[in-house]
Amino acid sequence: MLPSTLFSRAAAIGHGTAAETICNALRSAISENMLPAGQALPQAELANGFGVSIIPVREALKRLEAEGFVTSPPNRGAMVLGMNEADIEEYSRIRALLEEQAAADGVRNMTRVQLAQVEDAYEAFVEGVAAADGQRRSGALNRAFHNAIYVAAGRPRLFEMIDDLHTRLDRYIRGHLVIEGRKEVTDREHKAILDACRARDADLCARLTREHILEAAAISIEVMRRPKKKADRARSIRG
Amino acid sequence: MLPSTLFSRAAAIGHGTAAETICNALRSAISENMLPAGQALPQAELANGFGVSIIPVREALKRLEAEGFVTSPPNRGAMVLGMNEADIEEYSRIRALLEEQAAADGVRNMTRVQLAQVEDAYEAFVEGVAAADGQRRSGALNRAFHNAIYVAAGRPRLFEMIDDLHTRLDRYIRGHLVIEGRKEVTDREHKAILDACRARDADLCARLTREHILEAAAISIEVMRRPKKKADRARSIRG
DNA sequence: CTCATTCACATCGTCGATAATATAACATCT
DNA sequence: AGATGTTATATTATCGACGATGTGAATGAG
Repeated sequence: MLPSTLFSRAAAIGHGTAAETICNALRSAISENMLPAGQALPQAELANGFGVSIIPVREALKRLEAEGFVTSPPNRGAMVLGMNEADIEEYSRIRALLEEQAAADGVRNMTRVQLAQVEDAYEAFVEGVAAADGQRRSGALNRAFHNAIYVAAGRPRLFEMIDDLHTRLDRYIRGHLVIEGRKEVTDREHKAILDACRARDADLCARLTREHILEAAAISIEVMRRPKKKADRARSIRG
Repeated sequence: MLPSTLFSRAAAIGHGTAAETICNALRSAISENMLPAGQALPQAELANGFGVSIIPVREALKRLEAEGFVTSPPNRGAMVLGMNEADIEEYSRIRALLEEQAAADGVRNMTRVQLAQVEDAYEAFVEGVAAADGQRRSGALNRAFHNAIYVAAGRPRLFEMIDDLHTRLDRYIRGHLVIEGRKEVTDREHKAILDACRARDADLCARLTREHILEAAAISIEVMRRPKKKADRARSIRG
């Protein structure tokens, strides 16, 4: 059964074609872990929930399949695609490679106003995670900080690929800030990256960015392994 | 008007759903430069040509849109998406980054049989381009040689991304071997890369791979600029 | 009791037809 | 004449219905 919250946000996005709206709603739902890996996505149910026919649903699923969020074997129905540890690690290493490059080029080409925007994004992150709903917004704020550096690189295609990768990995790395003590570490690392931007040290910024990403990935994988017990317990309670 | 050769190959692929068949036919047609950038893709005409209704055509186009081969603004029809020089250069640099990594990891993890496969692929390329239809097959053979190294890296996701990038760039870099004297240079570079594999020198192989890609990209961009005159002349003759 | 076979069911894939939207050609007004 | 509003047309986006395909339960044989 699909969560009812999935359908409510479709009305809010409302723009463009129905297929587009559904595609975006599903993508963000998957990306935000509202739909777990393996979740079945029956066309009829989706069509009913969104109040449309199955045609736009099919097109949305086709697109999401191409983007790597769902798989839909012919005649067997679509389901949310999950990653295993190896995938997460591999994608994270690719992210490290690309973002390292974007960070270096970003620092090299950064104007004064762009540096100011990076500083603003840094402040926004610090204040944001300290706020009441900080846990929920921390992901977006973290992303905004790094993106502020990458846009300075002036590489729209590289930026796109980084953004895509981040969207695909989000549901796995989301929440790695919640772990005790991580907030301070992340803050320290962001500060170091910001200082590297100020000092116009492209190589340092690249190296710090790389380590920042690989560390976050390692922690996320570790966290992913840990709560297995809780799931098993929940299942044994239910069964 | 769409080229009639486009539709003939659909029957050959035949497997799976109609949408899939059409998607593959269009992708390879675009990738092989049969459909130039800016070419309009009217749903009705495609449906007629492939002998199906417009529904599978729409789904194929949606997928190709996600993959970056076509754009389809709402209610305005799909067209083949083209890249400008900046895009080609940017994507080529990303390719260099990723393939450099894949080459290094490939050499580090390469087994004896994998090395033998790389050697076979090298031989196949040399013999293939010398053959009668060498010009047509050179792209696939070149790709097979490099891929033989990358598979040894044991990184399926990285491999996927490299393959996707190559497919998207193919129509622009295809034919850069045709230029006078390039065949020998490419052969020499491949030989050097192969020797680096034999010597298990990962860093050297990575560096050579990087240079190989960036050089090919630079040449392709240069070629892309050159024949502008011919196009202008053709236009002036027609007008 | 286990395994293979058959058949009914559920879901997906495709079709023809209709509604919605953008492009253009045209008439109208200043 | 130039700009603007309007209609005609072509194309896309969507719908409801039908046919195709895979899944799982019931049945029978070994």
